[in-house]
Amino acid sequence: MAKAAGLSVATVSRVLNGSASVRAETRDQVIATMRALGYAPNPAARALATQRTRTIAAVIPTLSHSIFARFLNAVETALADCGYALVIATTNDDPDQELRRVEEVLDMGAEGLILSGATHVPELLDLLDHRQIPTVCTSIFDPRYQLATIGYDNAALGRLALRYLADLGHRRIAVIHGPLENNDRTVRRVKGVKRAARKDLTLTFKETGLDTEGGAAAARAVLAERIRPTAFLCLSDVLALGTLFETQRHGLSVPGDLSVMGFDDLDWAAVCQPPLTTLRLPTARMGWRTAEAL
Amino acid sequence: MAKAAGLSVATVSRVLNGSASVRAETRDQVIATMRALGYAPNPAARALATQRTRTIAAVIPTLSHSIFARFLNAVETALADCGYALVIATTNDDPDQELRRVEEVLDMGAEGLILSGATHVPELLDLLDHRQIPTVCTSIFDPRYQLATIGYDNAALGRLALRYLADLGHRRIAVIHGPLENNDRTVRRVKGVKRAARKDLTLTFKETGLDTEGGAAAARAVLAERIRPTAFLCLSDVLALGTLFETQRHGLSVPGDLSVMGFDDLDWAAVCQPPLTTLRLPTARMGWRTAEAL
DNA sequence: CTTGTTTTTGTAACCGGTTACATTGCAATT
DNA sequence: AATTGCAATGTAACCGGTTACAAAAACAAG
Repeated sequence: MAKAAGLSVATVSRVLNGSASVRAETRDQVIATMRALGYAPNPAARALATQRTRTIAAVIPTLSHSIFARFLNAVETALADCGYALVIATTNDDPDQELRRVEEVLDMGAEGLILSGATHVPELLDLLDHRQIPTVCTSIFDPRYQLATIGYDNAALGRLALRYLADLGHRRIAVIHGPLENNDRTVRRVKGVKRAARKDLTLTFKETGLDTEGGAAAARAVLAERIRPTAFLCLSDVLALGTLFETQRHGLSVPGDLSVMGFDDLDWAAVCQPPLTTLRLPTARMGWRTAEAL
Repeated sequence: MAKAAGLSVATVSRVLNGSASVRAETRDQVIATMRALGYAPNPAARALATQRTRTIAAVIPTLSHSIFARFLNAVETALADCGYALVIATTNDDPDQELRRVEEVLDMGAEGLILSGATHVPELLDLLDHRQIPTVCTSIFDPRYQLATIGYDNAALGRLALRYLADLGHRRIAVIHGPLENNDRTVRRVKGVKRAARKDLTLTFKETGLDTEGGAAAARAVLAERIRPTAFLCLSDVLALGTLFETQRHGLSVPGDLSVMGFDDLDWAAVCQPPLTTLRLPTARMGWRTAEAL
């Protein structure tokens, strides 16, 4: 307690909070003493008195995928500008783990919550509803969902991507995507693709691990079949990269023999050789809007 | 306050903390009432009373580089197992911003701190020393540094990489690396490479932006020169990927005409076509050890 | 030199838990 | 029946700030 400096707690508190009614002289003295003592106010006490923690929590599947990492990077930056701190918890796409993690971060004092997708256990929704925690679900956009959503319409993206390839004349297309279980982003993209399918299109769907290795494996499987597709539609850029490598390994030229289309806008898509068509996802803007919404 | 349930605050608190001396019957009643009321203990009050926040902060350059994202993913997982939460702040490799961010997270109640590298402003070191915050600096290893370090010896890695290429018979090597300013990881790698230089080796150093585009640009510049190197040593995998694409764009075969060597172990290195030699960095283990140390 | 205003500072009651210590209840012991 | 011991619960003092309100100081006007 810096009131060892001859002043009262109230005055110190006023200085700390920049209250106007403190004589400049007094303020200076408080600040000087604070510095001399290396005093730092106790955050817990302040949070208790003000009922604010200035903390937002993000509970996401993983930080290992750059789409989330880049998104949170933007969120963190935007949040920091508003004086909020960001705490992060990962779920590995497991709804039960998500519930536990949310309970943890809430018990830690998070005032707002960032989730991913729209697949959540009912207990979680009840909890958020009951505790009245401002929440936004990201990576999706669905105005009918009960929580606020900020992101893109994954189904529309899937439709768009398929149409694009179809318009280029492709008729046999292999769609490579990550695990569907508990991952509504992927589920919706696949659904969008299927909905855009026409009778004259032959689509093959390959589910695989969501990493470069997975993309390569899926491509290998597809290329081993008797009738090869003329295009790969990869529902994530890491898959596209793996597919691309695998295609080259087979001595096929891209986009001469085969086209590869990606998704997600990893930064290498722009300089990729051969050029990769990819749908860009506005991670930064999404981060900004998310922070703003909370 | 759940003592509306006929019990006293102390009893409720004991139930909350799993104290032994509570009759099972009483405990059940408390729990039932808690659930009925949807009561959740106030984290700030608890933190104030116990003087513990169970929060660790990581103040790192950025989340956008997967090396940090993957590292923190491991840290978060390890921390969660110990009941700690992870708050993240980014600095963009700016030491002054790092100081501010550290002050913020400390004022938020972080009990431990994870930094990156060994370039920190003196005020920061004073602050940590004065407040006695357990701190570990990651991505480097330097037993002589005043703070604990967990990571790899970047200089040794640089030396190792150059020797590897030299042993393969390469004599003209272009070294592509990210910005040196405020980034001691890169500085140390470059230093390690230079220290391993021999008279019979011709080294060219190219500093560029730390992304795929930067790698491509640097490679383009190198390839435009009259005398081309026989190998690229990229001090980061994102640079290696850009270099690889650019090399292919020039119609050069890798590793036939030119070798490309990477660094950092991004996940695509394993399936890359052509194969990319890369030094693997143990992010996961580093994360685990970091959490353990705190 | 009062008296009325306006600043500036101090006092004390919160915020909602934890925990040392006091108290109560009940069974076992004498 | 009175005493003792132990387990279960309650009481109240903290933790370290914020803030409404009271008190004191400073200043202006009469």
